[in-house]
Amino acid sequence: MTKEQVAEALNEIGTLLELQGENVFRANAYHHAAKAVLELSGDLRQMVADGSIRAVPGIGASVADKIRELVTTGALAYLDELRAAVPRGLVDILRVPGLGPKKVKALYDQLHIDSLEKLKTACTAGQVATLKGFGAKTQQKILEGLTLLEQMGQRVRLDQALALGQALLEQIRTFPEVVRCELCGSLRRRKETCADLDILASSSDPEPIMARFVQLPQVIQILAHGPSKSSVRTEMYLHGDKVVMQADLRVVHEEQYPFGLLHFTGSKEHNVRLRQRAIDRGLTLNEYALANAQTSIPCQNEEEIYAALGLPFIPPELREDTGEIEAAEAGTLPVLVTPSDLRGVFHNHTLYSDGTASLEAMALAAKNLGFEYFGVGDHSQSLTVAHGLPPSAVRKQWAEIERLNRKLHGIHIFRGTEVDILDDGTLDYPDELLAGFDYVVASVHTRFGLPEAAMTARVCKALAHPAVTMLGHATGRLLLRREGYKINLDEVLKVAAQHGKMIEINAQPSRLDLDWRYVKQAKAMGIPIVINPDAHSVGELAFYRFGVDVARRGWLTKNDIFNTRSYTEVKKELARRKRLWTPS
DNA sequence: GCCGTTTTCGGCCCGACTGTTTTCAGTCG
Repeated sequence: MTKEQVAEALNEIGTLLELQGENVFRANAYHHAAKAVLELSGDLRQMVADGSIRAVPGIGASVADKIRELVTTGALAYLDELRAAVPRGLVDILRVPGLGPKKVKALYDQLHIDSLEKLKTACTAGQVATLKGFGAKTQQKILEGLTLLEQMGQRVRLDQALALGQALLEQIRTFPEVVRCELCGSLRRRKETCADLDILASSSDPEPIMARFVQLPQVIQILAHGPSKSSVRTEMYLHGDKVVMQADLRVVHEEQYPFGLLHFTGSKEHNVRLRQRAIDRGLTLNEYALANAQTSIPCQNEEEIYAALGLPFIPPELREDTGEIEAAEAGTLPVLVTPSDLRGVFHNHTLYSDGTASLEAMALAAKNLGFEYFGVGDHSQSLTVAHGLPPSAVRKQWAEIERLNRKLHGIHIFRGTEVDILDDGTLDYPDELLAGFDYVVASVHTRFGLPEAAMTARVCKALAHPAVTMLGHATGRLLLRREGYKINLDEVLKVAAQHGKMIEINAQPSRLDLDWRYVKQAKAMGIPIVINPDAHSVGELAFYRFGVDVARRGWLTKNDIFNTRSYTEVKKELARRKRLWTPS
């Protein structure tokens, strides 16, 4: 069982306990443990075997036993009992906005509602409004929530959330009463997907802001409208996709703004740690102030709040309570990579395969972004759906690269390929052709359904091939659309480290693959990371910024990333790697 | 269920908004 599967099982226990009306702290302990498992850097099976799992904060004797049972048998008797005791449908009902565990339990206990269908029927019949603690408005809200649940998915990709969020932000900033205004929440932390938009503004006159906010053109429904906080449902069309998100706007006084910014940026877990830290110092921290019984400590910005808590500034991308507070205490926070640190990109497509722009146009666009080098990595021959290049086309492209490198100034084109990793782990070009590239990106595009062991062996075999420079999109996931293929990434990283191979952060916003959690792990193993836009058009070259977001969430500094190096350094390193390999 | 330089029991972050209530419980973030 993988970490993800174990974490899912623990989360399910937590949720089922809530639905049973158990003590919330007991239920939370399971959610907390699930998060701890998900963020383990070591091998779970090993940690269970040697007992070190017990030393992980949040995992006590009881949870450790359950993890052991899950890992060794693939099942958990306790979870099966809970599942038998709590109807499956209650978990679905919990997703309805406005319904929490208490209300779901009341609906089940009193009206035997155990499915979304039954809930809808009961609301329509007016039965729900008669329950104690419920009323006509609650019933109506549930009906609306049910409709919304059908209409929209739960989360939105970072790029789409950012576009919608910035559209709202720009309008709010024009309101005359607004002094400062920022996007907060998971968007500011640059999570790969966002559930909603958190916006914070400062003003001495919040009510007109609220009134204007709920009337913005993107607003399709008002969920709450108070004097200092409002929630609305917003929608926007982006490249043909309808994006629907809840947006929450909170207004605080100007002197409260830094505290609000910290609070609404989260994560919740990071905030809990900061609050605890404040308490340890005889202070209380909330969204308005840092204070003791007598007086509050004024802070102009987040830096000063952290300083008052004895910490250096922690960048939003790190605020997940995954060790950033300990690192801040120890003075070992990384100096995170920034977009301007990138000097070039390696994995891009042109008209030769499935791109929409010529090689020259792509190279010039890369130059315009300030890059010194542009690596072309068109598809290889077997990927016919993407017009993969047969060897003759590769040689033609090399000739054009030579011509362009003589013609263009300020940008160098590297000869690369995104070679397919075939079913058996061999590469889609013969060695003598591979030897002619400056570098090779190896990726899986077929047979996603292989069993985990076979897929892992396939990728590891390819990584061991001396021609391969870096692994492309490690799991093949498409965010909110397709799970990645089953693969043991711990093993893949181990083999990459062994053979000195690089791993790509594919910056396509629908991929963001390698996931930031594994980016952190790769860094710890000394594996060089490459940020690649996987651009299929001139405009998509800008995707590299989302890759930088992932890198930052994965604690990477400039030095951890290969394409922050200059053209000269990159050329030298690629040549060195080629000399290590003499094709047979 | 987890955790502990004043604790092995009694805490576990805290505030806004809503709806159903006459002072608060539930939900959400």
